[in-house]
Amino acid sequence: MSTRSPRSRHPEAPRQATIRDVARAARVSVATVSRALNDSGPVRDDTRRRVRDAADNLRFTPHGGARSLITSRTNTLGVLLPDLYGEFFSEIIRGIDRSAQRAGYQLLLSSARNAHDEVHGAFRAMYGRVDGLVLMAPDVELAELFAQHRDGTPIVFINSPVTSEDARVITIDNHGGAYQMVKHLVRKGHQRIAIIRGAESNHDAAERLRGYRDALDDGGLPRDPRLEFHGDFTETAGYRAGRAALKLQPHPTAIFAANDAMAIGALSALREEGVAVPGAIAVAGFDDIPIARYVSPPLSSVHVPIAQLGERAMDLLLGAIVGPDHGAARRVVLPTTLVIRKSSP
Amino acid sequence: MSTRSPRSRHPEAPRQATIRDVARAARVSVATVSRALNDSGPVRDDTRRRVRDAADNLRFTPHGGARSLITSRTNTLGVLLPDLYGEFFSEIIRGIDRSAQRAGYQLLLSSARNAHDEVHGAFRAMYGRVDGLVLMAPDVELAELFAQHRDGTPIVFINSPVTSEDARVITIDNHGGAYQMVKHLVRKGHQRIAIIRGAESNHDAAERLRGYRDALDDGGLPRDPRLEFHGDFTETAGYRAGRAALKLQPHPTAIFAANDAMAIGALSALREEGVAVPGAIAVAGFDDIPIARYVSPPLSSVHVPIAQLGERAMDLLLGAIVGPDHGAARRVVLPTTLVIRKSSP
DNA sequence: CGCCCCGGTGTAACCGTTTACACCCAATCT
DNA sequence: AGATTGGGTGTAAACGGTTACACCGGGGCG
Repeated sequence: MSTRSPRSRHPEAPRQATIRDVARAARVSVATVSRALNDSGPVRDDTRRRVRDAADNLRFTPHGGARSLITSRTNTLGVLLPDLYGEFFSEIIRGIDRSAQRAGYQLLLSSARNAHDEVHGAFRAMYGRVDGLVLMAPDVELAELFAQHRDGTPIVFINSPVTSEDARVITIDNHGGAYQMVKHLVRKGHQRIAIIRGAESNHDAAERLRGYRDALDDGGLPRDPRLEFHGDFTETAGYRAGRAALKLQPHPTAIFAANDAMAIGALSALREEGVAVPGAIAVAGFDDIPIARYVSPPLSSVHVPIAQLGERAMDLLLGAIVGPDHGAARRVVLPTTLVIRKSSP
Repeated sequence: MSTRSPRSRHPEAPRQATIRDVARAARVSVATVSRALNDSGPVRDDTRRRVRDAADNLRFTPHGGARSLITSRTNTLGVLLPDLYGEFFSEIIRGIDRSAQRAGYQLLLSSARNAHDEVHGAFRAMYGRVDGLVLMAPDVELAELFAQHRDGTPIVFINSPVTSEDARVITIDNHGGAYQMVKHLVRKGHQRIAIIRGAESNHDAAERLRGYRDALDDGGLPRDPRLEFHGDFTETAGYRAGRAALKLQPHPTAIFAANDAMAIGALSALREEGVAVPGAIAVAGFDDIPIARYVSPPLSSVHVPIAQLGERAMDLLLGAIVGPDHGAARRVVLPTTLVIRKSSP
């Protein structure tokens, strides 16, 4: 019925040229073409020229999939993030890309909410297309799952609570940052300092809470469960917590939000109620996103080198890929710095 | 010297299981394994179970590269952007990802400044790893280059000046947005309206300039070359232009910046010189980035549905991939909306 | 009873590259 | 002169999947 050839429909179907087409055009074997184009073996100068010309004429582009099948190198790195939303993401990608680009790697990007299945699925889809993986999973269970997945592709965890000794993991100093900020508030004389927490299962959130509590302890202030408001890192949650804080009888004189988005939400709530910031209540956040300096009053925050986080993660990964990284550090903790602005002088 | 087998070094190297391993373990042929795992042919129920079990035990994950080599489908889409920096990028990726995720595609991300070679290189590296490509190249020459690259993988251009009839291209209404904003300023009684332009070679910038000029013409105002300041979309450029504008003898009463970053730069310059905004000079921007509402005074801007831009681009691309999209629109222009805030009431 | 049909399975070709190995031939060494 | 080198090239075997095709056996049909 129909001929075997794929060209049968149109007389001149513009099929992409393969290495065989180039070989035929240059009157050499495919092996020579490969050698000529990759400089991977001896080729006579005029042969090389003939091959190069033929390749150009035919607009030959080697098929990445085929190449990586045989070489088992893809020149691609996987990036798996919980979300692709907002400043944090954009900054971390920037860092990752900077480092990857320098090393000549491409990025295969995937977002998966912290659901087991989604992450697992994304991971399967990446297998065989990447040489390594940067995984950000602040949720507890996931990390454990991957820690034991040690067959093959190297993984670097960002901000994940992986306990396994030989896992490569990079984090920021959540505890230290929160501790410093709350300590600062204590020193300024605040007696009742509230916190707006992040999600329960989130590792970063847990560490920041711990920093808050330790700072209170060290400052000789009592812990008060009523001052620990729940949140989930969204502006809305911050807004709600802000209103709730105002309902407390002797209301807190300072609010430390576990991230900037919530701090900004809290600011809106306070403004709505006509509460002076920092006059009546001081407010501070965490992350130091770019908007922080623009809100009014400008928001004190804990600065996190987000882009650097991505960059260092990538460096760690690249190190693991090029060779066994025996000597190299497997755990990196990036320091945070305090940025005091008008919201909590 | 060394045995042929890759297992020779360690007695039990944890090599990733292949389909052949699964076949052996389940005592069937590779064909049956493939059929069982992909539901791509008749398989007896108990056979299917045996195969599934074996696959789970061996932690079998199909090799993406190998699969795509034969099926010539990768389930991956390429995204090539000039930059991975800031709000704009983060929003557009979000839109792209939303659409891609819905359709079950992954994203291969690359950034290439608008240099010929870089873009070309990135493109080559993507060939054979993607089913289609979203390309953002506001620089003129590049777009032409790719318009003629019609062999194979479908491409969607974002904000690119591609003239070719049958190219798929999606843009925002740069001209209309600028026109509306300047018209608004005219209606408010401004007689001397300055513009801070974007880079010469940038298509968006050119269109916005055209909108500005047309609005002046239609408003019966003269064009004045001295009111057209150069810029390159950076905050610094806006700052410089702001200072320059103040030096003009009868200084402009309104400044329209071709993007928000430059508008914010101009605001700093005016604040430094103690010029009241909008009292003495009104300021407006373009893009409506999230920060715009937070600066003081809050910045009027032309709102661009950035995430939607990415999403629609992806939809266009997906449409082209699943089948020949004869009926579908090849050119989409997304409307912009005016957002008037305190900086230019 | 011979035929066809069809569910279930295996064999082998194929996708587009890289590369180990064999081969040829001229130049150099002994 | 014969052996040895080594540069330049071709042949074919991988890589790990998918799938066309052949095959086999049993049930339904004329």
